[in-house]
Amino acid sequence: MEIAANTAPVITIGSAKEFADKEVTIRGWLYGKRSSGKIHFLLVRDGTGIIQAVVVKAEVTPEVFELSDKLTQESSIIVKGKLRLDGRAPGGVEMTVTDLQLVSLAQDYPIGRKEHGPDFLMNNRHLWLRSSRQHAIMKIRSTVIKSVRDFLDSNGFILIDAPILTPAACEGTTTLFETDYFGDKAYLTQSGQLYMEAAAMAFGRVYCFGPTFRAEKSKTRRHLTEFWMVEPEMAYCDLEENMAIQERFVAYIVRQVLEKNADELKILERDIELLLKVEPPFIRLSYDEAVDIIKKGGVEIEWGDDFGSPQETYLMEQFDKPVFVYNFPAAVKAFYMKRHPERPELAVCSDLLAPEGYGEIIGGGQRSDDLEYLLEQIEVHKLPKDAYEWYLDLRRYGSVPHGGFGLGIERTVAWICKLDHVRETIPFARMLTRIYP
RNA sequence: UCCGAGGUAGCUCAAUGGCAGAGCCACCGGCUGUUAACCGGUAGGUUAGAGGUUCGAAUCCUCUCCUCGGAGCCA
Repeated sequence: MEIAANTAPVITIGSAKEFADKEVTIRGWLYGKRSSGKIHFLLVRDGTGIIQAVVVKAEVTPEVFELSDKLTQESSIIVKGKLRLDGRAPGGVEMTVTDLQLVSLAQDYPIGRKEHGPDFLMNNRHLWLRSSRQHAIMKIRSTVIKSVRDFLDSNGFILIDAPILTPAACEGTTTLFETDYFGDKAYLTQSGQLYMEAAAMAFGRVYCFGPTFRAEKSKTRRHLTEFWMVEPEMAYCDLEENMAIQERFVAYIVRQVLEKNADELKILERDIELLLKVEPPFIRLSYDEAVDIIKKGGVEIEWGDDFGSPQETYLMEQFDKPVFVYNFPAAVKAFYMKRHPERPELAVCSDLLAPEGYGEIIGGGQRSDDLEYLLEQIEVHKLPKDAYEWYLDLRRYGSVPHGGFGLGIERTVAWICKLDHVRETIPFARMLTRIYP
């Protein structure tokens, strides 16, 4: 590199304030440019932030000034200059350029600094990720994932990865992506839960974290065909304890984002008032109570129905913090759910609904620990018993009450960031009509 | 799969049966403090595709394709 680092240390823009009044080198890309004739204002980004670098004609060589005039958006550059604290600069610090080196001149950059439609931006997702709004979202996603791991790791959970290629449906309800497995059929996982039950019997408290695949033809702002889910599972655990862990878990995640990503929430113009209310205890409603509330609100529902979108939306409008709805009718839940001992028409389970219209972010509950009941359910649901023998073994060899839950990362991030679509919460979204880039 | 909205310049949009336009981007010129800078100029079009109605179609009709939103299903 022509600009020698030893004459001015290479720094990141994120740490620029610490180098006020010092000459430094910044390696990055041109985010934007303005000119006023004999002064050029270069907005330089390096992944850690954006800084304005000022090129004054009278203070640099003619070559440097001409080069700065010709720079195109997203050209990669190395700038050297003196940092100054300046109230006029958005980040509070600004650079007066002394030297400038072009690394690569960008061709016409497709993403301008004006409005674009979602289709265009998603087609250019690989470039869209460079924008500051997407940076904010990805940083928050990163915090959410770290918080998930930190919380579980420090609460006695062991990370046990579940397989992604699976021989059969976990739940038998949703559509799976099929793939060829040396002449046999295999499917991309739609949940690691059954494997986590095996792991919980081995380790007590476990979780898996990874991508999940659903081949459903859902076309809504809440659906992806590939999304990330964390699935904790706990041996010797009842629904009360399960929900208690969930609310501490979600509260911890939100608190971490509020602490670590204040700048990012500001970029997203997120009103944090409602996030500050995400502290235990959350609201707890039985399915019976929830149906009463929905009925009183004049929204159509019959006892026994699963919640559709209008029902869920109405229910959440009544509260400004997350809500557990527990003990749903067993008929609308998966075959492995434990039945309520006094009311066998109910499953011992819960969903956690996020406020502000974001809906279900967690689904969970007690798994049946009774061998006879599971054999019966496998028959009723017409599932291939052979494929579940290993799962049934868990009830043959030291069965215990156990439960767990699954939290969807993208829906959680969408809620915390208050985005109107989950497609912005994952770097490269896979959706019904999109697998590029 | 069903319901609704839409497809016009690279991007965001206007033109509703009568000359296809604007802003941004690009390019050229001007400007020593700009904040999505501003000012002047240049370039840019098979109006998604096919067919039809009409003197005349971006505009009306039919079909196809694509996108967006919603439903169902779910995290």
